[in-house]
Amino acid sequence: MSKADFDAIKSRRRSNQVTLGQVAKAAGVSPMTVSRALNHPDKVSDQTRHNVLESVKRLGYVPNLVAGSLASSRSSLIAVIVPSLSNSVFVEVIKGLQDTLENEGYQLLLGNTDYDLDREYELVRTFMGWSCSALIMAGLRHSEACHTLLANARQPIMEVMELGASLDLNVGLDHTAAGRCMAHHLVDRGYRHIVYVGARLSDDYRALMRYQGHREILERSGLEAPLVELETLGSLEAGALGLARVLSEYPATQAIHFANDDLGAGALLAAQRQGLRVPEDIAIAGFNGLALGQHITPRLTTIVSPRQAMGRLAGQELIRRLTGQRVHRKRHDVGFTLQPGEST
Amino acid sequence: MSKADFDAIKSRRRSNQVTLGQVAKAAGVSPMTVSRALNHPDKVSDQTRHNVLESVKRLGYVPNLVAGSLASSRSSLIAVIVPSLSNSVFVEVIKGLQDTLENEGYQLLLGNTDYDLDREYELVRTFMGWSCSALIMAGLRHSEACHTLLANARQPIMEVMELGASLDLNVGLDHTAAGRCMAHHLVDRGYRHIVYVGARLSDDYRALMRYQGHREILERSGLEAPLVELETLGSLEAGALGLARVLSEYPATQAIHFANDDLGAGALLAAQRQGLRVPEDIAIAGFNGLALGQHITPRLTTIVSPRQAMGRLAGQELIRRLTGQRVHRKRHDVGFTLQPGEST
DNA sequence: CTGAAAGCGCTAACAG
DNA sequence: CTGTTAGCGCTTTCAG
Repeated sequence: MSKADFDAIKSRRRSNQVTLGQVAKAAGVSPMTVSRALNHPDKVSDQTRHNVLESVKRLGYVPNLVAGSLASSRSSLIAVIVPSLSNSVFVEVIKGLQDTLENEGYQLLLGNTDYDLDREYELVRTFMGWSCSALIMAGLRHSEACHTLLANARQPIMEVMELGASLDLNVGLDHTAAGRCMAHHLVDRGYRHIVYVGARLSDDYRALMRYQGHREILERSGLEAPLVELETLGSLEAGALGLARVLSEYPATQAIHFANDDLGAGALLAAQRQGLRVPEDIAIAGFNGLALGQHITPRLTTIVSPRQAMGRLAGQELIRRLTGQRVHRKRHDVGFTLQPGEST
Repeated sequence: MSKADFDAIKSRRRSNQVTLGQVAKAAGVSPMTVSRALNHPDKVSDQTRHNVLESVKRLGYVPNLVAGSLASSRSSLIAVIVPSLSNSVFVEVIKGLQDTLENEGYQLLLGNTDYDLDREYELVRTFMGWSCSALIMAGLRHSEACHTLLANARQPIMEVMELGASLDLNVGLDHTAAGRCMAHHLVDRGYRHIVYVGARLSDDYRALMRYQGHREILERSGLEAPLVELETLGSLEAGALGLARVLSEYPATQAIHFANDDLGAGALLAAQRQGLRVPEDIAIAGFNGLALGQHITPRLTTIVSPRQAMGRLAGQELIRRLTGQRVHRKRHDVGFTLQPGEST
């Protein structure tokens, strides 16, 4: 039995992974030098670095990031917490984040709250336990416990999607204004009987904010602002259902303002199947600016939100912060654009 | 200056986070007991557990998972590596995985290869450094270096999407058979001039496998099997482009077999905008069974792949393995279903 | 530019 | 059921 074998048995090591120490021995240097060669290549002589890298490759060494992270109390992990992956909006934001953060050497820890604030709290707690370099959350609304946790966190917190009183960094858009914008458009087009259709508005409070903006404008014009609330979050299916409910509950309706494009497009396609003319019989508008809406005929009137750009900007601002650069503003409004189609 | 303050200065601790030791002191027990109370509540007396939990809450203790992971050489991290988030197929698989794995207390580390095998290798290496409990990868095709790494990994490897010679666990479907199935359908419907349209087939080799199945059937029927390859992966936009290219390059075409539903739906909607009748002027088929295809008129003929179910099954099988249960089979065929619409 | 010592915060293993 | 001891594999710190 070799000494190495003996040591392996004597020690508590469960994994037979190659360690930094073994690389060091193979390269004839100290562990510290290997660490430097790998993490701060410029702080080591060319010759040494070459030897070390050679040994690393030969032994198939894979650095133990857990150990590194514990020792340095830093990690290349960034937590991303979203309420859902079913809504493509969040997926696109994640994509934007990934674009910027993966290139900078960070890994994304993904959490899904399913619109449950208690679940969100648990995720934040868990992710903080991983010493994440930053926490990215969709939305500004958190449970009390979660808020406390976040407020005392040492790492930067980025809240995306909407704008408002954020804990730290904030990239998003003004959903109330977006709601107002679309309502204005509909009123300007001459519609008087306008229904807003959303889903689970107590959960999806950004859609609720848009409704509030919508109602504000309608009431200012002396119009009613009826609301139809669905059970299922955005899907084509739900949109068809929303259309049916509006037609039966508010038969005089001329235009429907849907909380998002999935619902809007679903309603538009359903209307066509039923032989309804859009916008003559019923006008339809959505929110988000998904590709789908621009490929159907008539094109869906919508408000384009720069989702992926939002993710990218959030990622970039976080990088600035993490690399110690000056962060000019904590809050970034990415804006939105009304995109009129032929559906209104 | 209190003793605690003095210790804090003397020690190397950078974070002022509450530690398990402090909780132990507050609860009047040893650190080990706190650890047990938290991780194996049943191995501790009710009274002790109560005291400990009380102190945990009072001090706002957040367990350091990095330290725990290093000490136990296990982690509640599971790596998920996909080639893209733009393709909703992967998003749905991730959703299925999340459904099962988050409930079991695992966190997902998400990596995106962007269809680059070298990038995949880097991600696998990094994720192995985090001592992930398992690695989930989309696809069976890896670089040589990556294959070596995976083959020597101690944690379970789950390869999803397609079926074949897997490293370890495998959940997916037979894409060649799916290609054959759709080709059969088209030939049976009487089409003789059929074009297959895919995008970046050298990257998206599952689409390539479907093409191979498609070609096999067409050639067996004495038909040509022309291929049109696009630059951009599945999108409605690209589908419209695909249609245009087919019409100009193969004017006699009667039916188009698209590599996925995004392309198919995009082409279908574009055809309608151009006043082409579907399927009379041009028949269109897709793959995946996305909701969109079933909401447009005519409904898109497609093959439904159980994406979310695939993710869930993969998650469940992994859990079985991780909890030491007997894994009956390493390979699971989730199958597919031809869903004829009116577009063919 | 390189090395030695001293932990990071937690848990496995053993002992009581 | 609870405590003691000895690390996990790496990096910080400080000294050369």
